[in-house]
Amino acid sequence: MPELPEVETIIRGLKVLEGDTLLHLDIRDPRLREPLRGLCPPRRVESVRRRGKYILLELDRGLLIFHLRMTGRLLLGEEAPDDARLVLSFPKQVLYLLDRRGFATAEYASSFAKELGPEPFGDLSWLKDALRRSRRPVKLWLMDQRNIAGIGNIYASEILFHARIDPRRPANSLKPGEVEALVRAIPEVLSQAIAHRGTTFSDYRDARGERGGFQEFLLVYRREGKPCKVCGTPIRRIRLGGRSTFFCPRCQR
DNA sequence: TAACACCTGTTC
DNA sequence: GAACAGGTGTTA
Repeated sequence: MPELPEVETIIRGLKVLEGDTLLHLDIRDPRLREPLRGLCPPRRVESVRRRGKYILLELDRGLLIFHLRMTGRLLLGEEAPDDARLVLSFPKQVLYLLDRRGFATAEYASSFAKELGPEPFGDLSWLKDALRRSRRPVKLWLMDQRNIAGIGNIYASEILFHARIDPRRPANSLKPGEVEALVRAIPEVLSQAIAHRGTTFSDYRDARGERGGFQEFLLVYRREGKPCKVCGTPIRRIRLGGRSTFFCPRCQR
């Protein structure tokens, strides 16, 4: 479910846990037992951070790493519901994991060691060389977390619309001006989405259970057949790497 | 690089 | 019944 803007919104809500002490662990989904082995409360939460689409709780010893995949939710509340897969108890609240599909992961590790590309903010001038090394369609390149971290199916389509680039174009075919447009579009689209607290279609909620608002501002994603908000041409949907991909055939070349 | 697997729920 | 869903890890 969540891409970078949703995960960022969640971790901002979870920062209230910094300095709090994890008192008890209730692992209700047996698949989470093995990856959480070795986590023995009490443990103090030193910081709550994000890396790509991962949520990190740095403890006084070790690291709790969550990935919500498609339908996971990480929520703060007074009491966990019966269908929670994992419940972390703190002195005055509980943090619990819900996931109707059950793809979400939680693990305890001594350090964060995933193969992730750089964060999509700051100086992105490295994109030029990186894109040159791949012939894959640029949309699939953007969604590959080893290239750049945090971009998923919604924002890949949105970013390419903003940059006016056809999602099927090979990454190494982009001209300098197009790479520049991409360098501008990536942080712009993601920052706007964070400002609106992410995109909610059905499952996504922040740490307090609130929906995001960026779905109102999407220009192509899930707008198949509707007029492009720039030129009026019907938005097209195609499949790329098995995923629905939306674009304006006139604005994006 | 593509298909499939992991799962359940919703929509056509 | 079939297709689809914010993701990613494994396999052919």
